[in-house]
Amino acid sequence: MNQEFHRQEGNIEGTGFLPGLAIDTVIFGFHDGQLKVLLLEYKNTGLYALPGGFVHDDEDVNEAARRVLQNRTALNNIYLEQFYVFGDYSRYDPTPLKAIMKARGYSPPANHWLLKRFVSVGYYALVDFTRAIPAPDEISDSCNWYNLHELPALMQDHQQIINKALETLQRDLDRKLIGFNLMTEEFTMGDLQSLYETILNKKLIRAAFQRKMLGLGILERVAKKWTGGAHKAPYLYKFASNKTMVDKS
Amino acid sequence: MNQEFHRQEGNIEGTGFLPGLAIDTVIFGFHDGQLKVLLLEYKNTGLYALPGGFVHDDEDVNEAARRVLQNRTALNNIYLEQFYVFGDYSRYDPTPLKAIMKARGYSPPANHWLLKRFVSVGYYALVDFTRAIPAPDEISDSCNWYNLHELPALMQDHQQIINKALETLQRDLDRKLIGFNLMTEEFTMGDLQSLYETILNKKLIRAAFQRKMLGLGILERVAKKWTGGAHKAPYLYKFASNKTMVDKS
DNA sequence: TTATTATTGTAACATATTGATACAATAAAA
DNA sequence: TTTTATTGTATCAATATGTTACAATAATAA
Repeated sequence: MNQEFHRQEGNIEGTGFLPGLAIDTVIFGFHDGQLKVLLLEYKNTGLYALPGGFVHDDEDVNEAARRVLQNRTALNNIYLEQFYVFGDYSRYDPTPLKAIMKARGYSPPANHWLLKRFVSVGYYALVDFTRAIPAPDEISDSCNWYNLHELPALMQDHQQIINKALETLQRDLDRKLIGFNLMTEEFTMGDLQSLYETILNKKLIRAAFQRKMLGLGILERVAKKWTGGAHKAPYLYKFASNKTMVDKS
Repeated sequence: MNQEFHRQEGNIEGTGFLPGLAIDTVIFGFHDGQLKVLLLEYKNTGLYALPGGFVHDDEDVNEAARRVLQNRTALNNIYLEQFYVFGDYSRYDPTPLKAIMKARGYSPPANHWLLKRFVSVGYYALVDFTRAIPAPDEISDSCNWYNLHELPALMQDHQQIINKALETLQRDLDRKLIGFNLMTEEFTMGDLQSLYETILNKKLIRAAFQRKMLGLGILERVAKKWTGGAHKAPYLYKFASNKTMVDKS
């Protein structure tokens, strides 16, 4: 929940936004056999946080999440799913936001709307690491990928949000065909298995995995991939029915 | 989202509550082979709605949901799960609430907090029909069970909320052992199968169902049930490990 | 008492799914 | 040409699920 700050800093009442409601998005990517998460780093504060934002008072909540996502990744048509509302009272802690504003040379009044209690709607997104172009917002130094298991200390309860997002992703993985959203356009069976193994955090049986994936009838063989290794070249596959890749909610 | 009205009607600013945030709970029961839902009927308006409420500004959102549930059913320790946030702008329609207040002889000012846009957190609960004691709130004529497939016209998007709750329940049904929360203390295998069939809206194979349920190792045979029918008496079962019945979130 | 009837509990077999092993095919390097 | 590692797939084993069948009852009727 950290966007449009610039314009909203002076907007003490939070006019034009739904009060007390934030959006936090866990944007997953996959690269080099590792799950990645997009994080923002705030200027002069050392604070890391999930990309997020607020909801315009004439905007759907899901629409706001899509806007945030699009602003951080420069991608549209992305798989995005709402997964949980974080609404514990214990989340309420204005210190980090105060620090962020202070670091920008702004001393907010105590009743500034951003310093009040917020409830946050959690979303997770699955993006093609190679196509996303991480872009910081006005109050951030950087927007970068971090290995899921090597994250810096995060603001507020953002680590918990990520944990819950991962749990949800694990549950959803074989129920829907969403894993493909994390792949590049073309990939080998090994790539795909590596993705599944990383998400589920367990080894899978190669033969059974391949049989199952091919049995789904959604993979199209594109070409062979000469890796330069001293062995048979694997096939490159493409996800056939891109209809089901994206879930516009 | 219709509770504590009495006290809040005069509270034009909504002091003490999180602004713009409501809770709606789909309370499922099961009786006579039918899924039931608890609905409130508002006084003098003909409006039906899901039990709901607002969140105190020093209260967890999940806690508020539990409070609402407890107030409507006089039960605690109930299976309750948050399942979706309804945040479309198109939900925004102050007419029903205005009608409810008018029916109570109160003409709210246009800027009354209850007439503003609300985002609603959806919860579903699974209760033992025979133990719940439906209780209306101050602004309702009645709080009663309705057959899921014979519901009256509902306020706002409450029908959609129920639809989504049912979808979630169907998905969660075999992933977790939550079906038992809808059963009475003791039940026959036929009862349980009927519950599953009703929720999933499809016939199940008797032999396979029984085998699977017994294979879970969580059913305890209690006694036999003499139904008075001209046939073998079925066993009564009890859910053994009541640890997993309740999910306190 | 003794059939008759409907329903339950479970065995038995068929089919489908997944786990485990094996092996031929094959790029590149030795 | 041989060696090496990896891929694609066949084969069989183990498990899970679908299907049929049937003995074991409670009540009822004869």
